[in-house]
Amino acid sequence: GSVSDMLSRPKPWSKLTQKGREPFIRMQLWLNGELGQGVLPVQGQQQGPVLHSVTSLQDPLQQGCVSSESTPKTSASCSPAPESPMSSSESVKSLTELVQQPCPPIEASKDSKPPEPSDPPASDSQPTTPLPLSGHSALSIQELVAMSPELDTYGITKRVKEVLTDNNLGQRLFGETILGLTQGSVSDLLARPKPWHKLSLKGREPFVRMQLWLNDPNNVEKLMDMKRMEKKAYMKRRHSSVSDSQPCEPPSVGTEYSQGASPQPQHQLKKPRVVLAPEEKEALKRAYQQKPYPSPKTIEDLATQLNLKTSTVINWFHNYRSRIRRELFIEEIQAGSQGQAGASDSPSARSGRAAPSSEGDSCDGVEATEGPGSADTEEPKSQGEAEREEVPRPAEQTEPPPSGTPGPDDARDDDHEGGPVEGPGPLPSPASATATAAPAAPEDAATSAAAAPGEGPAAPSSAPPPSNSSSSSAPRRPSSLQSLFGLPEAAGARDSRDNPLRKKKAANLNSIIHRLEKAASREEPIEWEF
DNA sequence: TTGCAGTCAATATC
DNA sequence: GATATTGACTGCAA
Repeated sequence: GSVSDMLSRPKPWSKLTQKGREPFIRMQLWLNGELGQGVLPVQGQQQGPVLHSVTSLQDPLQQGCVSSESTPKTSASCSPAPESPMSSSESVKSLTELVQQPCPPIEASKDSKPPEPSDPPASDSQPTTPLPLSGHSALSIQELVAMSPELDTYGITKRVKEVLTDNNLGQRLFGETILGLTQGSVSDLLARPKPWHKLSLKGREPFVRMQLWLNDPNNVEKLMDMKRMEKKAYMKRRHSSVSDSQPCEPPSVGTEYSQGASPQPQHQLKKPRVVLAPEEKEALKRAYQQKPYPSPKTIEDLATQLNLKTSTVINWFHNYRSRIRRELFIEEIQAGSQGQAGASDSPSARSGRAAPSSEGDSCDGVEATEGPGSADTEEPKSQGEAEREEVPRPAEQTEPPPSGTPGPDDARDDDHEGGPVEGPGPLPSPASATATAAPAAPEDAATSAAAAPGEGPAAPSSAPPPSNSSSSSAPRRPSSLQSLFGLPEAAGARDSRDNPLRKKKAANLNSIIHRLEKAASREEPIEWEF
């Protein structure tokens, strides 16, 4: 009834009490999904008030929001460790209290969460909101995430790492207890945090939890307690298991925790993990350089040649693209923090900005880093693309519209790219392409690439980012391109990364490459405006 | 259907 | 034993 009333007869904001505003804020958040800046802004001038109103709702959160919204930059401030309490953190702080319980979750977790060896409710399975927040509500955490100001993900992870190492706390414990994630995920998050605005709501959750945890004065103690309890539980199980052939099966049952134990039984059902051989990876990387988005046929060919399942090849490409993208994020962040240190405290912010460009390139970014990166910018453009201003510039002219950014499409190989098959490097192709508009592109470069593996070292140079990137610069044409665009040679590349100019160049280069490839494959005459 | 984000979980490394 | 890497999976969006 209330909803109906509200929907049909909403009162103007100014007429609403704080409490009365709450539902609207919630609706707005719900509508925005990302809410963040979107929402509040809507209210425009009232922004302030609005937030406040919210604040009133749940002080904790609100505060956070307020600060955030009102002071977006705060996020920056929040930057990690640095100084004192971060504004954002502050905001969150309040929340923290709110969530604090959650933290205690540690304790709570016992009952409800996995942390406990003992067992956890099957509910855990729910990926969604793991432990902590159970109490107050998942809502809280989600709201928090939604309303959270931009957080400095890089800084947060940095601090978390420090705290964990300083106190000799493991990632597993921290992840399962505080974040509701597995060790591997935690490791990944801590090592390669994505910039805040590149994260989805869900992806932000762990960072908000980390921030809350950092703000909790008793965070370490709680975790320590948890650690002790775990140890005890482990000992108990151990003892009992000794006497009992079937150790923890029963007890551990529900919890993933039981991992150790339970696995056995299910093992048989599991298929063995595929481990790609170095040569296979090399081949895939080469193929990737040629075509970050291989066509089904190419994938098929690759799979056949490498004797892998097509799904494995597909997964490999997906994973590689996404991981390379992340690599770029961090590099950007790091570069930013160093080079442009002054810029802003919040790396994330910076990165965010920069990211686009980099990220954009779904292509081997890494490479990009080193080499001209084929990548940047073009990228699949998926979401953030739009924002990338950087890219455009130079390219822009060249590239009609971002639309031109057919991003992925271009990159895709549907057709063969004109890339010189034999030419190892991806870049090469472009180069050659330029030279010859219509390079003979036999069949799928990728395919050829795959075959290449064998070729030893030589080929590698072309290889992307991964390892030999540095070496690559040597023999390859890429170098020519690099010089062409003023890109530093491999070695120096890293440093240069900080330079925004470099990003632009890379972006431009990417777009050019794309177009070249496209042109090569289609033979479409194009007027190149470099 | 395809690509991506976020994760898990098996392995590899340290 | 802890942490890092990485193939695979799930869910979502375009």
